[in-house]
Amino acid sequence: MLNDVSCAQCGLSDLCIPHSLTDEEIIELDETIMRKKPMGRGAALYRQGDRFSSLYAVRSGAVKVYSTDQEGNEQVLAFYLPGEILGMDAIDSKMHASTAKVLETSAICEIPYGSVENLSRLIPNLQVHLYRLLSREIRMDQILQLLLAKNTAEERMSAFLMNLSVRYSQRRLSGTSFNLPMTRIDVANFLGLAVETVSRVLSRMQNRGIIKVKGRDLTIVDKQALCEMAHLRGSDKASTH
Amino acid sequence: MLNDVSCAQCGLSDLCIPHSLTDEEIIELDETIMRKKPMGRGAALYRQGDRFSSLYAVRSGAVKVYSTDQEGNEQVLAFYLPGEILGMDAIDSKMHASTAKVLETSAICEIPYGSVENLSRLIPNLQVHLYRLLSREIRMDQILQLLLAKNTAEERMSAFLMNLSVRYSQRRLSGTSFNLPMTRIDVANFLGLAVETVSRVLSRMQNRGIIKVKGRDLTIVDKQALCEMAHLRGSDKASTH
DNA sequence: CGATTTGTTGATCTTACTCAATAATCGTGG
DNA sequence: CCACGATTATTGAGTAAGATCAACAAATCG
Repeated sequence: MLNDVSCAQCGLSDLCIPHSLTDEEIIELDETIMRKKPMGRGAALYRQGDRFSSLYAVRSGAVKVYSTDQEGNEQVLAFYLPGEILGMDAIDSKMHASTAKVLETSAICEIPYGSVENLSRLIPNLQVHLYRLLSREIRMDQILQLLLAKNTAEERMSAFLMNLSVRYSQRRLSGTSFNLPMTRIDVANFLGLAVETVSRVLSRMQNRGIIKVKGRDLTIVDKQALCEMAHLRGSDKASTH
Repeated sequence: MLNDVSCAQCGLSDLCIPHSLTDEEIIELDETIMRKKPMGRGAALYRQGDRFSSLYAVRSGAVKVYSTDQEGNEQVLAFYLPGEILGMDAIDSKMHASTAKVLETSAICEIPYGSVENLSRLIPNLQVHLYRLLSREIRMDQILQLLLAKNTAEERMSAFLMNLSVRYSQRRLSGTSFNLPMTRIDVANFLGLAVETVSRVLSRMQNRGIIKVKGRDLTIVDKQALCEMAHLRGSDKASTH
């Protein structure tokens, strides 16, 4: 395996499933990756309706993905954090059904999909790697679904925060103290809640000593309590049996 | 391309992306597919915690996928209809994070994943096919997410019915008149609503002449109205700008 | 520095959940 | 085939949670 430094400068080598490719394969892969300048807040990686050509790896910063319906209503579908890959939903249709915008100054790697597909024909390991990468995205979406199906605002909010925490931890960033890269509006939209509700729930959690929030800065004080809050939907489903 | 008859008897040949494999490739593929007897209501394709080994194609009938948390609460993640493939979420972790149960007598094809992976190394077309298949599942999950993020019960319910309608149509089944293979309990659980709310919303829709429901039998009378009901969340998001 | 976006808090009202009762359907065994 | 219990489905009444409306504070940006 390559050392951390060389791993850190490429997009694919840390693509979610480490230790499944050899050094040679990683180097070959890295050559196909187009590095990009840092992108500023509001810049678009791709827009709804664009022809699909590349996957994108978030090196630093954060990206929000949303789709817009006929009436112009936006619906946030996902947030992508450092180390995560986006764009895989468009491989089939070859068309982006959503828009990806940078939330804060971010370093983004563009990975031309054609090259990856070709390379994967030559490197069996990469092929397996990609199947797993796609599968992992399916699993991620399922977890977000579990989150959205929760009934109360508190459950959704706590599940959302736990989800962010876990994802930051997985990338060796702090899982207990981090910066929310998105606005309350985005959070509310994503969770299917009103902005005011998001604000209120966060305040309530802070008053109970579970978290500490100051604008976008968030610290998880009582992880245990937050965890319990997230799935313990009380006794409704359990008691009906 | 093979004719409809031979296509209809195998699991993979009609796997979502037709016309991307040659006849030879389809035949080679079919040989790896284990056919299964019809399975009865309540039978499990796999259970949460099982080691992953195969994908499953629904030939007829329907399957529900759900996960159970520590407290024993079930959360329905998806319903799979004829022509759809399930199990792809476990390729990465090699472990099923959910349980798949047959909702009504169904014909299911088991597709050993190892064989598919091996074959895809030999058949480049199949490789591309699989990438697209996985991508399509990601897209499907996104659409379900859009559905769950809707705020009102009516929006979720109508979006859900429209989703079923579209999926049945894609498989050349009637999109305007079909049988709901799942209980109201499952629908409610999936949509994050109370059972009573599901019942009430369906009754209300019927009274307005949008649909006709009699137990599990459902007919969409006014598709246009149902469509509008599904995303037109009124003026909240639009007017705030 | 002023303007705009974003965030918080309060009051009111609507929606959907809960509890409860009843009806219909399904499945099973006599 | 029908009777039985169990599950599933519908409808009503009361309540609680969250949306909406509104006012204001804080942060961001040009």
